[in-house]
Amino acid sequence: MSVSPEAPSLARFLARLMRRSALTESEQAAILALPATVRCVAPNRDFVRLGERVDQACCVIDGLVARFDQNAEGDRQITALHVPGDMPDLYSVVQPRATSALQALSESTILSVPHAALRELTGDYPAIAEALWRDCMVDGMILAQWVVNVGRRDARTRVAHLLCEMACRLGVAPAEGRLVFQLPLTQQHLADATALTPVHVNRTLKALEVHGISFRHRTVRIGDWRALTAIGEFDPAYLQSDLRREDLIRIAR
Amino acid sequence: MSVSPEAPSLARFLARLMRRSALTESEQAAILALPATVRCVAPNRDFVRLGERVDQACCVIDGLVARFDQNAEGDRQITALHVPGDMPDLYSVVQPRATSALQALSESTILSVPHAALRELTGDYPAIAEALWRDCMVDGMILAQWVVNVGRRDARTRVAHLLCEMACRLGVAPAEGRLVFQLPLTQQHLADATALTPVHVNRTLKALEVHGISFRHRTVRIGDWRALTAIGEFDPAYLQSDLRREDLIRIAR
DNA sequence: CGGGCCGTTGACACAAATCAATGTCCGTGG
DNA sequence: CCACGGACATTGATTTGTGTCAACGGCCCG
Repeated sequence: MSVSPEAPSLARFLARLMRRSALTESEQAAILALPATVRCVAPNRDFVRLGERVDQACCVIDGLVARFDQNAEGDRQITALHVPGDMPDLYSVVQPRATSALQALSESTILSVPHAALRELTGDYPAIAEALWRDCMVDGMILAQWVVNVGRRDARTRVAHLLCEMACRLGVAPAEGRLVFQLPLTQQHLADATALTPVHVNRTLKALEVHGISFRHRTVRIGDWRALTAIGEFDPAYLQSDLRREDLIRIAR
Repeated sequence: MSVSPEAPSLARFLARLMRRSALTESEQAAILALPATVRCVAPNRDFVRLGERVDQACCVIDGLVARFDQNAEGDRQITALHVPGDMPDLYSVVQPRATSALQALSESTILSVPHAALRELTGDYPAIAEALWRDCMVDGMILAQWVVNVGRRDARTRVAHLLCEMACRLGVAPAEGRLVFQLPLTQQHLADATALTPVHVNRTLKALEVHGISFRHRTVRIGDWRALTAIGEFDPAYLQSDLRREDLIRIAR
């Protein structure tokens, strides 16, 4: 029931792009001018279904969106979480057949942008094509870390790492000290994301409380950010959120 | 010590692109004309190191290349395996800072292509930029399945799934029946890829032998392909290897 | 007031990790 | 030609982290 502070627009998506790509004024304007329709999506219902052919990409304005996969027994696995400003299925512009389902975890607002408009842009502006491609690759790097998290870390480290990642991606991570922020997901969702059972997530959260970390009523409270990053073995480099000047490249032409 | 049947060239990479993207004659020619230098890489030594800034992308010609990540304790996790025709670090064209190390698993031949040349191409030919972007997204879909594999499947299913995936990506998977193929990796590598211990991989392979599946001396022998896909819960859809005509898109211009 | 979702807790089961030893193959150098 | 070392594979005994099952509690909302 949170109120979006700004009118729904692609401004936050553009801001996300600009952190990693150098775009000219006219390129920025072209992105902001993209046609888009606002939509509210209810939690826990696929708004993009597996195998479906989509003809528009969505941008999260408010709330939290997850990409769901599952094994043959139907055990769910979240393969990506998307915060406001992300485009969870940007990849569909070049690969319109959905290979994962998309679901909001809390009541969310999304903006739908037709592929046709995006494709027109990428044809006209190579630098925009590159920026979108790069944006997809950042999601890819996050996904690779997700494999490490699920494959090579124990429950406590795994949950701590996820909390760190979400704090950073939501832009609320401090340099050190205290932190309180909203994370609109349930312990069940946390289990789906970390490949644990809800029961064990519960016990793990209990174990983290000793270290001044709590998660209740969708609110994360961290007494000491440094302590959390230590427990979670967290190094934000893979998020590519502060690229050095020399890494800010753009293609010729 | 395998002998590459063809002279090192980007032909196999182009073939891979063409399975999923429609490229004109001139676009195809432009890709084949890319400058490239051949290199032999020794197994088990990083040829791209973590955090390094790279200025060329590589293409696997012969052998097997893996992307390695690790947790804080140094436990290794393979986040991607790359077969001949793949470009393991194509993403570096838009994101030149390596976030994972690259290593050959057996003596391998790779082709290095300067970013500058690739970027010139993507600037000149939007359809090539799109094809490369799409290619990266296929790797992304494989990676998402990797999360499901590691997170939500037991050891036997996990190993079987990986064998299925590799058979398909190597292009040797039959519709049914017997299959024998080379897979130049060790049980240790298999463990790094499936997030198991080498000891448990060994026991798991033993358990699979009952089902007519063996892996010895880098040779996989499968008595009944259907049986393996059943054990591995394998559905090749995510590999995007046979896109329907209507999904073969290319951007305007 | 009742039902459902979410969170919590305990007892127990089990898959996989760990530890440790041994075996096999192969290339190398004496 | 044989001894040696190293990489890889195999096996058994034991431990442990996480899953499973089941019950209960709190809270919101209709």
